[in-house]
Amino acid sequence: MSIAQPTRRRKPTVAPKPAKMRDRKPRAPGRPAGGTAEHREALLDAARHVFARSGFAASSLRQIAQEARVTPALTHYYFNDKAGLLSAVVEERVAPLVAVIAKAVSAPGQDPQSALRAFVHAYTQTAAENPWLPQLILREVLSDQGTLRAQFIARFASGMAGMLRAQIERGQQQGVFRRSLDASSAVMSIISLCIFPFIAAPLVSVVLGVRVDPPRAEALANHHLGVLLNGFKDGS
Amino acid sequence: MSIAQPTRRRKPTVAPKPAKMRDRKPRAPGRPAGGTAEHREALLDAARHVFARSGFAASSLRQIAQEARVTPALTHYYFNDKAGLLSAVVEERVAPLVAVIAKAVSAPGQDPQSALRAFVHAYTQTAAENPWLPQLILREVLSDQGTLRAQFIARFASGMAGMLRAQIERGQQQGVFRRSLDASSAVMSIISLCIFPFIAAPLVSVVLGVRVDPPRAEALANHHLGVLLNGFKDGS
DNA sequence: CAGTTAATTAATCAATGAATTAATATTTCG
DNA sequence: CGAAATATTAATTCATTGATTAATTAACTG
Repeated sequence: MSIAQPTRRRKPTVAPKPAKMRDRKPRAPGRPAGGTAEHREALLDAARHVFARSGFAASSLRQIAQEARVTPALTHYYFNDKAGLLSAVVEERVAPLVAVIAKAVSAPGQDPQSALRAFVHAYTQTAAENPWLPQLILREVLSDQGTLRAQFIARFASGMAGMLRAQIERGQQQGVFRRSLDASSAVMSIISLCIFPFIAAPLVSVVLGVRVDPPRAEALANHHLGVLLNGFKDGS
Repeated sequence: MSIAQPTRRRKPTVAPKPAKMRDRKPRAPGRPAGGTAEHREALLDAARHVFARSGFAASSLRQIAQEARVTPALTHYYFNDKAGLLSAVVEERVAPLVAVIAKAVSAPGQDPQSALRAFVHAYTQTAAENPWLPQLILREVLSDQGTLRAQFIARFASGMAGMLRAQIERGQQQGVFRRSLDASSAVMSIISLCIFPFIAAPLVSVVLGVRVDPPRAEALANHHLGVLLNGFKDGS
């Protein structure tokens, strides 16, 4: 290392590269010819997958950019930060999916069992169609230090858990669920059964031979409902 | 000896540090006075926690060393590699705990329901006493790219899943579990209910107010058994 | 067309990571 | 005691990361 040369890059006085042969590089700098920027979308999709696969901290912007077929500098252009990229993923990719599930459960005029059925079916179908979603939740919500935890709880989890709990208690008053059931634990069991198969998909597929792809989502949801509705009923 | 060679080992061109004042450093190099190395154990404990908290890829040896109150170079001395450190954690910290659970389930002469009870109680108690274990499984077994997945499946998961499945099928033949139940899905449900509350502990504690510490392990296991045994029973 | 704005890459920096080596201090054992 | 083995840190190397800037090219606007 040549010492004492700070090689600062602010001053434009430094002579640029005099001749540059660029013939094999796939894309030259400059605004591209075609329609406007769908590269932003590509970055969001790549980020969603890489974050889900490796976790936020272990994902590198280079890796995401490579998967999106762009340069890392583009993430700075569009999202400024790595954190900004994550926020954008949540806003534009996660939130819409959660909204669908919430809507199914909050449909008015349902008895407790129907509400439970609606939740299980809606969640199972969404998760089967978007396998990256449970993986991302696993990585960034469930894990300690997860970057999305506070945000996710405040925005999605609290409301949903409250609604499920209210339905359980209503069911107990109506006598369709047993009184000895602890409502909070029951909600936890619902969520456990629904979420776990998807976050453990690669494991259950290998060890148990249970597939959780969209064609089997219906059967999976029905199995869960069988266990839950019977398990919550008044014991014989 | 005191050779005046100023610690260069590759590049002789760099001027060495002329004077070095070391007076406030907490510990000087050299073998410590006290008894022999319990620093190895400290490193294993720190690594187990940091890996569980942040995942293998996102954990730095500096961080682990700092938590163990030693220098990063010690990890190289004892474990050679970051991978070697992980292996040691599995061998010396994970395996003994799993052995306890496997022993409880494989006790001979149990009817299917007793075996299920034994598994749920053993797992729940172990997980409650060692919260880092489910977190580590979450990070490195369930996640795609998890470093321990193949190893964990081959060594622990396959055997346990097979045993549980056999018990379910035996219960179906004896008429205590309903015939319409899919055995593989049932095993998945058992595992889901047992594992999820612990990997989601920080979440369920905040959102549902359900604590999963050792004092409540018993109650938690009983709740799960209530749901499972009723949920698997022949519907009314 | 000319000037401005939008989109993109190349190049690079400072910070951090894992891994390694050399030096140093203590214990143990012949 | 003295020599070898053991345990530890300091210092350093090379790769990688997130972030930033300047240059470059296309599209839009008047």
